[in-house]
Amino acid sequence: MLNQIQAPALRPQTTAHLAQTMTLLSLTAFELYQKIETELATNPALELIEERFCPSCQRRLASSGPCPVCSQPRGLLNSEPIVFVSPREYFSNYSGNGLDQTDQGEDDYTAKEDDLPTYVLRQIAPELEQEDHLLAVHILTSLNEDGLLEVPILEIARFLHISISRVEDVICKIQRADPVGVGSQTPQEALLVQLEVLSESEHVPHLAFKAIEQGMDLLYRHQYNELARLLGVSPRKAKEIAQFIGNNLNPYPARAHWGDVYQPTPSETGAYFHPDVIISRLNNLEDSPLVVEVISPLAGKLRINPLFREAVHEAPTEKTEQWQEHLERASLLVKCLQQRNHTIVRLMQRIAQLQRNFILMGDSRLEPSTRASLAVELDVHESTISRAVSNKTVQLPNGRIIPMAKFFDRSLHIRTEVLQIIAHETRPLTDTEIAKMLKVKGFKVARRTVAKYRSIEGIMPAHLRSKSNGNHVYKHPIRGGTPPHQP
DNA sequence: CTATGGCACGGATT
DNA sequence: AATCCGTGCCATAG
Repeated sequence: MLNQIQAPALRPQTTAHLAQTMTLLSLTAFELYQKIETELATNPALELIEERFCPSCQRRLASSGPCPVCSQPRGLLNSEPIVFVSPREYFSNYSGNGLDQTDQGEDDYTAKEDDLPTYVLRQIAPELEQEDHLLAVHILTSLNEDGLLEVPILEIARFLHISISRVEDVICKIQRADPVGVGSQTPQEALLVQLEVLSESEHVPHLAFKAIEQGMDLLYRHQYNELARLLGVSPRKAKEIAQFIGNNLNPYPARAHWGDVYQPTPSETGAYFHPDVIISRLNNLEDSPLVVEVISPLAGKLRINPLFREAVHEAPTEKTEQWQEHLERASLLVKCLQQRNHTIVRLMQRIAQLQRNFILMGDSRLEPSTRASLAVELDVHESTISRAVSNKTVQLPNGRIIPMAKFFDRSLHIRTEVLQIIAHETRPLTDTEIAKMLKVKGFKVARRTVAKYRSIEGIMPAHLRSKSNGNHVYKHPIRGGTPPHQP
């Protein structure tokens, strides 16, 4: 009942196709972007063609015909989600999330024509000695896409035959320029710089420094209890500090989504601040359908260059084989790309149906479901679902970006229920009592498990909670990632 | 004695 | 096959 809109799943034809599809499926939109970029650069058979905008809503249109959003076409009869794939210019410039909401002007660096190096250089040029300009340029162009400096300072100094301290001086100036923290060598350093700069203008929790210096890994993993121990404060306080850091600092200075609570895992360098899928509402009506968009990182449509296809026939004999290969490679990529998007669309479409309440009304409404169950519904292998879900993020209609894996969090709704209960309690309830209350509400959970949930949410045990303040729990509009649940 | 956290085991999930 | 998660049992703190 869910596929009337979409064509049936395309099946991979060859093993190469299969392998390629699987790799692409597990890639983030951003990783995909990188892959396609290199592919475009090396394979003349591939071509990127321009696309047009919808004049009224500014969406990019994937094909000719009316805009699927504005001029509501078929498929809206029964409030089923409709689906279309729309490429957006996500990664083509540093301002990143070029989306409707959030970007309130100032912190998205306005001059989009400028790349990051130019932008920063412009700011610091006045305070630089003439002879340091070259050095600054060298540093700025060595930054990775997150705005971090991966090249050791020593190496730069050697390369330019200058002293380390001079390099450090310039880096220090760079770090204080607009995206504050750029040019740091690690996310940690970036955070420290940001915190320091921030502390000049407003009050910051003094323990934040220590938390960053010594508890980075704990921060990343949301292990507030451990963090609390390290800092010698209550888990609640620790969580507050972590929240402060998450809300005000950005470990990857060049990324757009400033102040998203969601912390990326440190190992990944992918763009966690960009969603891979966007779910939005068609309009503000109560029963408005959910629209699922798979982010295609390119601002156009990828296809095989027809001229190249023609040219192959007339290729010089020594080249024909190579050209032929290019052609095949290109068409494989395009096919697999379609396949990838198709799979994700089908997956998200189903999720959108299933989790409509969750998407619109928040954590407590999450329907527990597993990747495995979706796999049978969609008639694909479970590993396919796993690949499609892993490392990916979804932007909800309210603008929040959550990891896709959150849709499969088995205990989220119960945890939020626990939060609720504790928020409304008149006296500190013991775990056993909470467990009972949950049972009444239909959640059968062992007492021990309630304790676990508490610890995950960073809530103190009953005897350490005082009834007066209901502030143990503040409602996160949507909690950031589902952190690894560890005590 | 009660409420909790730690450890560890088994079943489910990935 | 590797991991994650809920739970039971036990030690400990209050």
